[in-house]
Amino acid sequence: MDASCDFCEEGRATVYCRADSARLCLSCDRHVHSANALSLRHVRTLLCDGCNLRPAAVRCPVENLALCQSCDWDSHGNSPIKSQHRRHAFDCFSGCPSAAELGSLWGCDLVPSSVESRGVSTATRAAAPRNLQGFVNSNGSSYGGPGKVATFVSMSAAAAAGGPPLLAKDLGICGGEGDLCEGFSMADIDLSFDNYEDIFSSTQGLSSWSSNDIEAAAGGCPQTQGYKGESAGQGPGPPPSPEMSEVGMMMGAAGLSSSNMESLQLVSQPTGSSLSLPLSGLSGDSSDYLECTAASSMFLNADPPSWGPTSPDSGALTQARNSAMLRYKEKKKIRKFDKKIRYESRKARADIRKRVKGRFGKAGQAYDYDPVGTTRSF
DNA sequence: GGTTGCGATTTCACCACAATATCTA
DNA sequence: GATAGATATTGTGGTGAAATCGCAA
Repeated sequence: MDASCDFCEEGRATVYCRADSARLCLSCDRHVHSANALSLRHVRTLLCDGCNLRPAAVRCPVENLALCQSCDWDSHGNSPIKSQHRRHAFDCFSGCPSAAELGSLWGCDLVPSSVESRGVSTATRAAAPRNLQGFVNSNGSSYGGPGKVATFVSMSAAAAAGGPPLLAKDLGICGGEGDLCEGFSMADIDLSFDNYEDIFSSTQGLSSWSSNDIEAAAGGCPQTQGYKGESAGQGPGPPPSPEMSEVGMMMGAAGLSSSNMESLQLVSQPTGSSLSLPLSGLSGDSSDYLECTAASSMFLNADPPSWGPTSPDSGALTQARNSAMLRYKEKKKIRKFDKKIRYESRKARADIRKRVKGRFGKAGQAYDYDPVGTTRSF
């Protein structure tokens, strides 16, 4: 079921704004987030194709679906075949990016279609990912008036045609060199945003792309990386909290804690390979992050853990685990994701404020927790 | 069946202060 | 009506206490 835009309540919601906790159609997204400098900084991402409620965290190029953590697990975690799908993390965006920038962010470079006149065949265009074909309307003609053609094909198709990507100036949209809108700006196009949203409309269902195409496309886009690569490259910043909480909830649901076990054994279902994570030293220091990140990579990359017995006499333990899994799934269903963050700036400040027993401490006062340095003043 | 005890889980108030909103000149 | 300055209000997250729940005796 498609979600309607929280702003106009008419268009189909496509984008999720974390700052506003709002689902917006692209038209309203642009309208709302071009209002002032602050709203321009709101971080947005695609809406989950599975639940249409939460922001998409990953993209499965095989199924051409954008999924939140929960739906990703539901979809890929329970199927040995689907678990092989290599998913890519979504990059968020802010401001009012051009379609080309969005395409780059989401691993689908956009090229205007007068490339067709430069030699891209209809057949080649048909091979473009379905989520790009929305730029062609139902009767096959493209949107926009003369010079504002908006049929898009994949970058690979353009490359195959030997033609360079078109810029907005080619379409008579922007002034030329130095223009703010490289590629093109949505504001400058006589293009129905409803149509524009069709870019993403066909993310439901299977793509006609082959897995080779997908890998090639993903590899050619520096903004999208596999989970393991991304985790390793994230630097010292905080880990992706949904992933960590997922692991934490799994551990909690299974009755596991750092105090009653020394390691967590993750077993890959299809391959049988396993990863043992030392847990005895978990105490909230930075090493926890590394281990949890590794664990989350295991969960999300391809191989869901098997909770089955590891020894013949562990039947009771298995039963307890299954029970815990059921409880976990029940709780997962009713988890609340509608926490409203109205002001990102305040959240950012709260995130770095020093605390005394969880309370905000006065500047210069002794503190027992510094979110930035994770140090104590005494 | 009603009561009590206890552990596990959930809910909520607290804090400081920058950001934001509102009022006044 | 537009602007500047002063004042009032809001919102943010981790922690711990209190409240609630579930179960057994």
